[in-house]
Amino acid sequence: MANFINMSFEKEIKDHFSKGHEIYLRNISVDCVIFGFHENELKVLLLQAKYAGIWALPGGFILKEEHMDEAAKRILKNRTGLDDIYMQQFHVFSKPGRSTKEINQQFLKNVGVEMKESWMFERFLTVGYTALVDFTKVEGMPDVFSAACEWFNIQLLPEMILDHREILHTALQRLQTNLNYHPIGYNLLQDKFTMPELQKLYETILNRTLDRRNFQRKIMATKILKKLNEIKKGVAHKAPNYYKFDLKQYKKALKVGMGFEL
Amino acid sequence: MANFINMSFEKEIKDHFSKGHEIYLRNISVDCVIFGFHENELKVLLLQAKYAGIWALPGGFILKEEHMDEAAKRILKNRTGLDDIYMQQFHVFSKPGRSTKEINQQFLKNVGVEMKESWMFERFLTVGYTALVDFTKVEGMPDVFSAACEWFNIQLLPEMILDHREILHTALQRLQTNLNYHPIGYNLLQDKFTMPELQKLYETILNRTLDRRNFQRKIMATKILKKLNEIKKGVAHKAPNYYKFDLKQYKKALKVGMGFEL
DNA sequence: TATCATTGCGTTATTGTGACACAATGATAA
DNA sequence: TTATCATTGTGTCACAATAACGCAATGATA
Repeated sequence: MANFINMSFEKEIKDHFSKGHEIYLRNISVDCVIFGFHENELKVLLLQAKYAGIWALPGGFILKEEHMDEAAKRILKNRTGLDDIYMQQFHVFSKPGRSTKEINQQFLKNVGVEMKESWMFERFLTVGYTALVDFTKVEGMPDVFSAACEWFNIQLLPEMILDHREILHTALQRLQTNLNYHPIGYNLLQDKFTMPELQKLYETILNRTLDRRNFQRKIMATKILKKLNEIKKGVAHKAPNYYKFDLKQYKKALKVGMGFEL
Repeated sequence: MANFINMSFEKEIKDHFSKGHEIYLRNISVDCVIFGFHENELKVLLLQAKYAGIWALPGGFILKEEHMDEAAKRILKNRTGLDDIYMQQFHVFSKPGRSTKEINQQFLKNVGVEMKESWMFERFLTVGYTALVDFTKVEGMPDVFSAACEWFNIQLLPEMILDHREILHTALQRLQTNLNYHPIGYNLLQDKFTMPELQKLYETILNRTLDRRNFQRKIMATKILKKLNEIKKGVAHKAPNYYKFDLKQYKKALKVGMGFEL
């Protein structure tokens, strides 16, 4: 059964469990809720645990001299290849029962490694981070513990490890609440987009319909959009205009808020 | 110099530094921003570090099988004697530079204890919690590292340890933001209070004046107040009415929001 | 008994929001 | 070529929410 690839994988796992505490902080991890938007559906990026088959949020640990935000960005980069994405911590999950001990021991057993003590068997708090990314630019890459890395429709989630379902739920709630006060879409949509596309994004996240005309009026009032001199082609009926974000105004609105409710 | 009291103190410190990691999670602490309101001033409870004289937020660590919220409540209880106070985590502070190593080593030196290695010398992330308490019910008690426990006017803060000034500032900002969406005052004010008192609380936190008449109308519209059949006595000019919170409506408003802006 | 700062309630002008009307558009079908 | 039609962009209007302000009532103090 053993070959070079498996040997290197085994060594990597062994090192992580026996020496990880030399480079990472103990008892604390980071989990990322990475949202994408595609074909009018809100998606989230999940990893499938090796052997177990169950799904999990992309996560990791904080290096001993690393800012936690940097750790979250490193995890995002490793799973998606994306750089320079705005990430935000939103909650610390700390239920005493959320230990990974049994799961990690079972994982080691499947790998074929024996270990009695490991920093990985201890209790972990985890800090939840959110990111909003361009679905089309993501090349999903599983980590060493995972067999697959895939997008899931937010309405059709698979069984998830530990409290990851709760973490995801909290992230979604936070996203919905923020939507009224802060702009969204810059990382989620393509560079240029139509008004109906932007509206659909809002409707999908809020899970309700919005009045088309009032939506346009309110969004335009914030000045975060620039209307381009370009019209979408090859569509039935009246062709919609293209828009793009005015990055300066967008970032300003991120800070001071939008000044209206949808 | 040594006496029974100092010996016991020395032993306590020694145990904490040499064996604390057996009962607490590593690399993670909790700091509490405890707000009070007295004589029209917003106050915060601080501890004065022994020997150094510099001030710090009341903080502590998380027991190995304790929910982080419980840890925060335990710290609050120990410093103030108060029970059953609603506390809220608001941010994790994780700058790599915010280590306490030198400070802790200096502290040990002052105590007269030699120690080369300790979990207390490692890097700590800290989770910020806020609490709003009744100033008059607090009996401030310093912890084992501290010489004093006192209230400070939020405008007249002393020099503070590490990034505690930043933590406090973030907590205050969060408090101000929340004020527009959630009720406040239940733990901050006495059981019964006048409308000007409540308004002054809001004005102090927001750091701006509010129209007296509009404030009353908006607050009453939320139904979180019950007007009592009682008038304040012994005051010059027209005597104000007493009010108290309708706890059921208050808690409802905490969840679903107030539905207006001040 | 008059004074006066303060309280409680009310009024008005302005702005913001939701609901809807209607013409313009341009691919598709007749 | 022309009519059709779902969709888009702009505008209107009634109503609700809000800010700004007026004024009488109150009750301790002078």
